[in-house]
Amino acid sequence: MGEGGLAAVAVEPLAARLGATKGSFYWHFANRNALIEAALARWEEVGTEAVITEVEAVPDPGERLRRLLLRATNWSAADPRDASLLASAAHPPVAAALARVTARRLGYIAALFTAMGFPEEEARHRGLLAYTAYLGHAQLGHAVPQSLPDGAARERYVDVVIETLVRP
Amino acid sequence: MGEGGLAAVAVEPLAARLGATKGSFYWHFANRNALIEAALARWEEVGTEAVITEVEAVPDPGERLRRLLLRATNWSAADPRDASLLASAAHPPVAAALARVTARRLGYIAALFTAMGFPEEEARHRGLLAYTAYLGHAQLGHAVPQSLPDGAARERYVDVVIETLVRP
DNA sequence: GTATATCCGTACGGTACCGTATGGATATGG
DNA sequence: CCATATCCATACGGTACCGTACGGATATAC
Repeated sequence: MGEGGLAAVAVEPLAARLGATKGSFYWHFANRNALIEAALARWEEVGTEAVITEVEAVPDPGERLRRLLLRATNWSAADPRDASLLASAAHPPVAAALARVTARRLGYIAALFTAMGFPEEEARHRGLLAYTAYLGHAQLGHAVPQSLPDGAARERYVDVVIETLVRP
Repeated sequence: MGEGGLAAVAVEPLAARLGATKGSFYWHFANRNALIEAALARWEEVGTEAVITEVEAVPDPGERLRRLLLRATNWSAADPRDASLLASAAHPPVAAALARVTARRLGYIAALFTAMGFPEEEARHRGLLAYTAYLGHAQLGHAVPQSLPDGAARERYVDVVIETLVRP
């Protein structure tokens, strides 16, 4: 799903890649859609809940936010799945998963900003700005990596972004 | 291309939609790839140069930036093509067009920030933040529209974003 | 040791698409 | 008026995929 988008989640190519056959696949899954839903469920888990759990280990909310933003701007670790799935929102199961994940992530980021003392709407707005910037960053990192700052410039960029977003 | 992504740029469905046949299509285009390249060329023109030309009519650089950001956060006018193409960067012609368009857009936005008095790297960083936020915003507007602020909240959000990005 | 459950492979039909071959229709030029 | 250019439709072969049918193999149960 991360490599070729939703269209690459295809029974025959995947079976061939695993050295198996379609006969085997259709024993484990009812059809292609069942595989997609399983992949979506897994994506919701490891791409959102696991990250939140990891970040929650940090005590200070400001530092938690900084961790998230660092992770977000580190495009080498950026998950191509996010971008792929956003482009596949035409599939109803994908749209449903996206709605859940987006609400969860935006809610969490907004909570971080409120924990840092921002009023509610301001927190939601800053969270949305941060999250949309992450999404765009992930896309550029995947599609046009040379457009993103590299090396020391990248670190300075991260500092600028963080400082811009958390400035009172 | 905007409706179903690159995969929807298919000869037979398009011919059927136009009330024509494949025979007619292959008279006008060498193959599917030629159609895709023509569509990409058109996208580069109307999605970038036309917008820049339009914004350039405004005299003040700060106001030009504001126009761009207003347009960017107005997701009802957001172009689904941008998101679709970013997700189709696996196709080399798409990647090439994306590289050109991204460089052009980022260069233009950075020039706006420098015209507003920011030093060069700062201008590029703020431009990148603005552009990634636009890309993410366009994606959310297309895939999870209910996650974006609406009505009066949207206008307040736009103000927050602009104010955040142009603050010295 | 045989019956049943589990797991997997081969073979088939069906669909959607790409690209080519070929001829028909309409216009254009001499 | 006929020859050529232009435009389009039908028909075909080829590929990649989905899903089903069915039989073979291996394990487990009794």
